[in-house]
Amino acid sequence: MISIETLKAHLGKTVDLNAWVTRVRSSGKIAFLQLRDGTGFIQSVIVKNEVPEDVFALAKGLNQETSLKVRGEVRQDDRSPLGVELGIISLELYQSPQDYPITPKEHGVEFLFDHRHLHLRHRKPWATLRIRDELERGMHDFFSDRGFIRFDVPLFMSTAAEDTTNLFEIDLFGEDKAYLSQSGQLYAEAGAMAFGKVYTFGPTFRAEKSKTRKHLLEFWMIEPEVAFLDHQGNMQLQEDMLSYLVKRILDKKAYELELLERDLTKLEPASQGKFPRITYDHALEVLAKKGLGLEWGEDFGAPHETALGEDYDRPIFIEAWPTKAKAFYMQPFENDPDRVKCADLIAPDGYGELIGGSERIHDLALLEQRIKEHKLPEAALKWYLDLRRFGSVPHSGFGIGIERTLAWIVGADHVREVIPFPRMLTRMEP
RNA sequence: UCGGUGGUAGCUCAGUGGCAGAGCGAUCGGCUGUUAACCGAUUGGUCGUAGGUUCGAAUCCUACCCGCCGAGCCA
Repeated sequence: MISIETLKAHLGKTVDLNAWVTRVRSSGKIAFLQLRDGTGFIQSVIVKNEVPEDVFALAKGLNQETSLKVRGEVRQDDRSPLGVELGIISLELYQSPQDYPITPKEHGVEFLFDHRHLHLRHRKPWATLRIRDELERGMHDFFSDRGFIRFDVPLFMSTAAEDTTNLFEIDLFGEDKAYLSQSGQLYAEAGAMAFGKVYTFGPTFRAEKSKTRKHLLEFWMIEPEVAFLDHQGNMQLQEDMLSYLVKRILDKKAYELELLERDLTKLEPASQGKFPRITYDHALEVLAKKGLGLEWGEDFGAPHETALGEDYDRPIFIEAWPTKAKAFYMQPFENDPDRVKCADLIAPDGYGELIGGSERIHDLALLEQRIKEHKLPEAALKWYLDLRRFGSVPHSGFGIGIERTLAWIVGADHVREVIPFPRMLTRMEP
């Protein structure tokens, strides 16, 4: 038994293949079976006078998504887009389906996501999720190669890490409440003080009633955290990581990107690194010239991010944000307490913020003051303050959203396309 | 939550006051190189739901339900 992925290596040989039929076209004496096996797609040919009559009759009548085992000869054929095709000798059915819902025809978004469990089999979701696997594997490799420890964090929380977003509330046997995690960062900081360099990898939850192409209720995030790393080093780490990932996907997932008809010239610059770095103050000036003026201290909206990104061919850092616009744990500049050592990484083409990162406050007194200013629950953060009490060091980290990053890489219309089963306001099934 | 837009055959849609339609799919037949194949036939309906106006409503009115797009918030 071989796979489509390795078919070319068996040129001229007779092979067995477990597969599904995606499409049948037949003439009176020749039929073409489009096959997929999970590793790829291939066309097979069956000719009436080369096989027993019943085999040909069976083949030309196969329905979409029939599961079968075929035996055939791998042969070169310039008329096939892949260069090789399979000349069928015999076939054996596992199951013959009726009325497969996803026909070779345009379908609407709602219909396709109602049938997401089946849609995954089709070319575009298949290619997208293969690239997702490569992206995640690349992240693990990147951090592992640099001496990071993967550090798993809890998903149940007693309170919010930041005071900004809404949390999903969990009923604890009617006696108490917990919340689903919106970030593992505070725990990652504990990890960094124990292991030096750590990263978290897992799902995270935001109870925002957001209905845009950049939002899911449940999404996946990687949050690296590094002891003794400063703001500049943090940005460099982010740039190294993202350019590595883009390069790796361009190298290893060319076929999938081609299926998705991704314009590779939109990705190649990012694989070279050298992400532009502009300050928040400078960004305000640029935005003002584009007719998108903001007051100093205001956060950017989607139109602002898109407008800033359009001047560059790769992601850009916006750094040194107003202290009052950002989270409580961010380290201010020594000579400018109104601005913090943080950066958002904005993707090109309106895909929005891929990464938010910062140097963290390591001074106990300042952190205590910020917790009071933000009216955060001090008791629940007592352990977090211990990290500053016992051997505190400058440290930095960031969080990168996998779906947004992948949506940008594959050129998806919406983040729901880049996760197997999206969870949104209007979708909990399948 | 706000603004916009939509809901008609399995799917994608047309029909805007007068017999419920097309393409695709499916089924059957034809065709030896097809790529969303092609040709012929057959099949196909709670017009989102409820109420109202009218001789007559998919079409006009009211309310509600469910999507989609955008905004805010964020990754």
